[in-house]
Amino acid sequence: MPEGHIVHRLARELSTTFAGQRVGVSSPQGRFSAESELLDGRTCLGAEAIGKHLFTRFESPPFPLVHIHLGLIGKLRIDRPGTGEVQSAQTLRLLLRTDTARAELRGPQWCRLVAEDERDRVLQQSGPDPLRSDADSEQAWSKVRRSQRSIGALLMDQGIFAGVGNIFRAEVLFRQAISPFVAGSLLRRPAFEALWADLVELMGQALLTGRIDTVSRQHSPEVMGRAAREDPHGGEVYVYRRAGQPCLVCENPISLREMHGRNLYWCAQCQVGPS
DNA sequence: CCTCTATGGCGAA
DNA sequence: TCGCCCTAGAGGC
Repeated sequence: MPEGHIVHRLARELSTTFAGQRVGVSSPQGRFSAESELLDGRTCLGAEAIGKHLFTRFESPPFPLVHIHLGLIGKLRIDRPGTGEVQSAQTLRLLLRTDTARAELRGPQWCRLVAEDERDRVLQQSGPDPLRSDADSEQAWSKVRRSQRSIGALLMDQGIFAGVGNIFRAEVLFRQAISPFVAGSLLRRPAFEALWADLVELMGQALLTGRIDTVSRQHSPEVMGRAAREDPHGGEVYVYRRAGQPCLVCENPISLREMHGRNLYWCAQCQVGPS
């Protein structure tokens, strides 16, 4: 269940765990068996995240890369052998093993064995990723400023903002007091700059902690207390999945509407037109 | 047992 | 815009 920060954490963890090691590769489920055989016993060279795409590199020309996209429900768990509870092999798409570690992939949208050009294609087609040092926010701005689509839709477009998902979209728009329905072309440059800077901040923090916490520490103890209350997704947020509950800032009920098949949450009081 | 949902994205209409 | 793919956990009966 990943937004970009999870994928970046996985890339880092795969690298520290498997890089430089010979890795046993298999597909207990069978759906990645032929590919696994080509990789089994080869040396892992590390992993990289591009937005929500994960590439794990092996010393295995001409197809050195395992391209994983977790989609909505995929999970990749990395732990010590024997520590996790036993789960069904029926759903275990990919298993990486050394003597001291294992990685289990279940339910991915994609798991493919690819060549370098596929990684280059993904990098090319992705918008700037706030978690990558090579991100050029100008590329996002040049698309946003020319678009009639809403900023809520633009933030979910991986070709414009790579790695941003439904939670970061909702939260960054609340924090920037921008209505999700404002057209990109109506955003002023300073507002875009602030939006981008906030994405870098929020996603960077989430990369460090593994959670999405977006509630500013500047609020009163009373508000902080309400924010800290048990949240379904495990972080402290302003609007995500808080439909009908009072806004932490203005007390108005949080709104919910479906947008492109996804739930969009916002505060109609706090979030206004272009600034 | 069943149904619903979820931090995504594709391809057919 | 809709249906579909992938899986697990929650909740209803």
